[in-house]
Amino acid sequence: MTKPERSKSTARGAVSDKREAILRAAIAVFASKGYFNSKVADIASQAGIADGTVYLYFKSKDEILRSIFDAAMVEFISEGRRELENLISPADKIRKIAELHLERLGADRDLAVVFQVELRGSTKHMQEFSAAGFGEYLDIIRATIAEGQSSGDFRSDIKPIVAAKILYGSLDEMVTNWVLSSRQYPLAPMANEVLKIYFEGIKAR
Amino acid sequence: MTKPERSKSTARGAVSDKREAILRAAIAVFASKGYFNSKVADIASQAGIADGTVYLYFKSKDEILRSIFDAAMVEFISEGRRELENLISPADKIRKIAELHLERLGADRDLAVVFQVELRGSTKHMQEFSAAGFGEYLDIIRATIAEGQSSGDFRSDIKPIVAAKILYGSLDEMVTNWVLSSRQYPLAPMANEVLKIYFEGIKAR
Amino acid sequence: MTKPERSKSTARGAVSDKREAILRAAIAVFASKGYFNSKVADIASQAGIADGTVYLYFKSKDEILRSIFDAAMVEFISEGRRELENLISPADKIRKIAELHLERLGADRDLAVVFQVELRGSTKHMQEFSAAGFGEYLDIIRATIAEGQSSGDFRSDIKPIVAAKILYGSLDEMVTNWVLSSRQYPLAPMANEVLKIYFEGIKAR
Amino acid sequence: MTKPERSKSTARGAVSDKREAILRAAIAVFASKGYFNSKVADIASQAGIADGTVYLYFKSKDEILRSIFDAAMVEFISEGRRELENLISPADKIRKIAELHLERLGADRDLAVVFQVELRGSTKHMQEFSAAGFGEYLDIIRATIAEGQSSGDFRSDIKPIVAAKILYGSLDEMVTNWVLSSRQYPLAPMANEVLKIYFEGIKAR
DNA sequence: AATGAATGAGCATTCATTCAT
DNA sequence: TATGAATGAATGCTCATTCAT
Repeated sequence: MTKPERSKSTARGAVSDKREAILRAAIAVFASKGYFNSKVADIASQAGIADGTVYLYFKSKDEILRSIFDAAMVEFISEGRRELENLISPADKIRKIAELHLERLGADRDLAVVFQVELRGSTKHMQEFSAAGFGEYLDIIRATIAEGQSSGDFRSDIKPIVAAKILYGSLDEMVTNWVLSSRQYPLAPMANEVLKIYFEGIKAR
Repeated sequence: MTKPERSKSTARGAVSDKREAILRAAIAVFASKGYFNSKVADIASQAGIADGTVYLYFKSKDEILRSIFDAAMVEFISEGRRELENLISPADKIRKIAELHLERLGADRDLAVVFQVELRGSTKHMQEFSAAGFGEYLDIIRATIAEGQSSGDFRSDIKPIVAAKILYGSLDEMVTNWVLSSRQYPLAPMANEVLKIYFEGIKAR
Repeated sequence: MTKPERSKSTARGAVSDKREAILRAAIAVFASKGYFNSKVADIASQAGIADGTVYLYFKSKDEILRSIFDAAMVEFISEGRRELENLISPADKIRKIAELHLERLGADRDLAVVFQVELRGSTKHMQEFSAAGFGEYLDIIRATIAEGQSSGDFRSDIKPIVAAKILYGSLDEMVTNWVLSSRQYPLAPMANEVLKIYFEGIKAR
Repeated sequence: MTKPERSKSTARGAVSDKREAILRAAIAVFASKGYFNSKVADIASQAGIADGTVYLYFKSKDEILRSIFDAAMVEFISEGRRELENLISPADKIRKIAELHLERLGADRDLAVVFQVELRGSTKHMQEFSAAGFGEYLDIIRATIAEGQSSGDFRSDIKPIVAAKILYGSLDEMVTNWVLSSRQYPLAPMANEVLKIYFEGIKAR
């Protein structure tokens, strides 16, 4: 609140802001044309800066893509952990995960497009790509399922990792369909549709 | 067995063979480096032909990719329909669909890689891409679910299209994990794992 | 003289011709603007071909420069050895070396410019540059001086390598002056001017 | 010692110092990577200042190179004239010139590298480059030779300018070899080696 | 004077596609 | 049909220079 603080935060904010602006611009551009069809000049222009400026904040075009994934993954997971902290029941946790997944991506269509369209190619072909985030995410689901098995809420005759992949795959497919669809509809409500089936599939009887 | 006949059949066979060879080569090359990182020259070289020859069979690089998808989709669906013809019970049909899906892709890893990695980008960004095949595939599942609801085998309180997407998404995730995994394991057995959960999720009680 | 022969030589000639044309074009362009100020597009345009064609014959811009040096060095040295073969007296050999040096470069001004202007930078800063040719050239002179000392024609109280460098440096300076001069004068006659002094400097008394 | 005085002298000294620092930094950087491979940012960093500061002292990158040549030439020549003043005999003068030439460059390897490697290119291709200094230097040698001819010390049957170029070329070659050599040896003693031959070449008999 | 973030012109290289043979 | 040499448009990235602070 003092002058120095504001000044400092402004200065830092400036750097951060421009980096952020480039990432936002890149998400928009990648979403609309795909990573390989996007030119660095498109990103710069969308961000309202000169081409060369991009390289003051990122070492290369693919570092931009990587940064998009990394930043989103980190926030995605940390927000997820935070939200799950207060929940006790494994079923509630699973519900929360599904809701967060679709709310988050449903709230940022461009980011969703980039994730659904580019992530696999990057994971498979991009050198040194940190798929770590994704593995961590899947593991949170797996652990929650295992927890539900221990507590007697979920069936014990299924492999937690398989159940986790099924949930993830189901949610992912909702997102993909939403992303590829020309119709505009809210994504978040699909969580309940998925869970209505999923819970029956995994609950103990 | 006359000369003209042989010549004709040879000629046709040759055309078909070379076209096929190019597609096989492209699948291998795309699988190993990704569509955008693959050069037409790589494909030609892998197919054992000259660069220019590729253009006698395909109009452009992306037509090759399109052809890979189309050909696989057509065969996939026609084989699916043929196999489903003899089955009565909706549950048996669903099981057959799941098994075929994983058997087919599990039997051709390169093709699976190309599908999992490139399909979304093509659907989203490739001009005039015929996602028709995919829609048809999903619709077969949807119709089968609806059939099961009518017959009283499956729950009536779920939307068939949602249930269809969940099955597709689950299978798709199994394939993606298999494709991205460095470990080598058989994909087909995952069908049963998925169905063990899925059937509980959709069956009428 | 037969058809195949002509055809073959034509085919080979074509490749060789284009490579040669690129080298000639590059020599002209480098001579007029310097290596670093020359664009590959300039070379292509000067050679009457498309930009990309350059890369069918050379891997990079600096490989072109290297090739210019290598080709000239090889021919320079092999011609030198051939001409020296028939000469007995060390003094005659030295004279022939000086004459060839200036005749050769005096006959191809662009090549001379490139050599005088770019060679040192390349030797010093270009990775993996084969200065071998130059060392070999200097060694031929050194050996001839040593020979003259053995025969009693040249002074024994001087180091052959120093005498060799002095001759080379003197000739090199004549070329440099000629190359940088705006006046047009024949270079070859300078050989005699140099030798008039040089021989007095090294002859035995 | 008053404040204003100190401040003024400091200010002037500072200006001069910083300009000097930039030149020293540039010499080091150019010597190690060559003019065209050096970035202005490298020079600034080597000088311990910001990139932009370079432009407060020099109008452009090539003005820096020009300044290096000019400053060195001016000092080289003025020191040469000063040293020659007290000498009478043309032979002594020639000896002094040769000694100074090699001592000077031998004492500053980086400067020598820049001179040997970049000077020709600059003379040939750099717009408005003042080769004046070099011409003046050569003329001093020429005049001294002519003087020696008048005095009867040197042969009259040779052109002074040729004899001058031979001396210059010989010394230049010693420097070039020293600069390109990976071995470390003192350069100055080569003066005597050169003169041992050169004097015999030009002296009157 | 000093800074260093921003600029944007410039360029080597790649590669899908064509076409003469 | 088949070839593969030739094309030339396209683009990621660099870096000398500027200028607001």
